Amino acid sequence: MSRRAEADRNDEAVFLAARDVFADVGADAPMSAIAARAGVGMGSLYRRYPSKVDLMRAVCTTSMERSMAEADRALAEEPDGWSALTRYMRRCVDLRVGSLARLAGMFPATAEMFALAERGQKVIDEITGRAKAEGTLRADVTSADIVLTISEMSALPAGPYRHRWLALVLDGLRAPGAGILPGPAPDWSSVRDRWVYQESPVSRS
Amino acid sequence: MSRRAEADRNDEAVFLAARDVFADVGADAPMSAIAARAGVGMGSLYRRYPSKVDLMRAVCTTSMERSMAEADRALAEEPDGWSALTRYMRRCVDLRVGSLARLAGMFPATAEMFALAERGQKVIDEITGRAKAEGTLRADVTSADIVLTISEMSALPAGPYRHRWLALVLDGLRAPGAGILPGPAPDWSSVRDRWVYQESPVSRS
DNA sequence: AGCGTAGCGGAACAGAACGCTCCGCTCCGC
DNA sequence: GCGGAGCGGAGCGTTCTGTTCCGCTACGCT
Repeated sequence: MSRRAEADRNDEAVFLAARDVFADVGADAPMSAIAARAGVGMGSLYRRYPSKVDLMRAVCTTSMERSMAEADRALAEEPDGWSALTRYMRRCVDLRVGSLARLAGMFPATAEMFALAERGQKVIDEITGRAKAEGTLRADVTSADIVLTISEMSALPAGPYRHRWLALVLDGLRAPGAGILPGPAPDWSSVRDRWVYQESPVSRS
Repeated sequence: MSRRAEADRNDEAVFLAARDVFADVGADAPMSAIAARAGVGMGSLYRRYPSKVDLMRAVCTTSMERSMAEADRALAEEPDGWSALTRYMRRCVDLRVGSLARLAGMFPATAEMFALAERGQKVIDEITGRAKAEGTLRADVTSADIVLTISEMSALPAGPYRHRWLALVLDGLRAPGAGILPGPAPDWSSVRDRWVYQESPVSRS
């Protein structure tokens, strides 16, 4: 394999490793664990991302972009809101967007990230709004519920159960006359507030 | 307040703090974070538990005992399997048994813990068996599904949404004709194997 | 009232862990 | 045959964390 091809393959391997390790162990995963998972040395890791924070940022923005692309595609290709929603959620679990939740608040977020998040919010609102209008998605959930659900589900350890569990939740999401959900409904601020700009990482207390 | 009363109150404060901090941040939460959360100095923490591993073990065994007591009570007091199951799950979320999942495999488990777990397995089997026999719990879930669900749910960060989310899952658990769940069903070994005895903590890679 | 001590908080220490740098090596492409 | 792009991983300095230790407080007994 050419040097260039190896580099390209390593680019993706590093991204996937970082995403999975962050999703599994959280923001304070050691860089060496990521390098090891990618099957790459520290040198190769640091040539791509000058610092750990850069890596985190890259994982977040790329994950956001990829999941948003899935949302757009689901909206464009699926015949109805429910199938768009389920397809989107399934893809997010595959994409391990739970890494976002594990990384939230652990490094200074950029303005670009907030802009990306805002666009994401719009498209998820669109999907859930459509499914609710159809009457296939229960009326007492919010789009923030959906985002929180996806986060948790894709933060689950790798294994055969993530999709099984998602299916369970989807059945709950569709349940028509099961009584209304208790407690206040989360709104977008519950999601966004995890990311408030900060000079230094939040303490772990 | 008498010295003795203060000590008693600190006992419980330390336990609750450790449970919540472990559930929130995971097994490598600093002891100082636990002391701070309990509103107690390091000295008071270490007088109660000679080492961090002792604390972890105590959190695990006490959580197991308390949750098992809830299971017994639900079984004894509730009129049917479904209400016993929902009550038990709700109480587990309150008890933050998700700390167990975050601690699993991070320290050598004792034989006592395995014995406790075995008893827990029996009573959960009993509850789910009853609910399934009634036809209120969907037939394609296993008791390991239930345990995994409880773990994840009570590992969610504190806040108003844990019970809301549990309600969502419960609706999915009850859904009658929603198609069968994808993938292999987890069994008890998926739960038990997290705890295999080991001389030193598992690496974080 | 005075004192012994149980219980407390937190500074300090030693060692482990981690981010990051650096360097010698490999092997593609000319 | 050679120049250098790209690689792996040992090592450095720092930060973090488990644990100890000590001086202090104030309850309760005499």
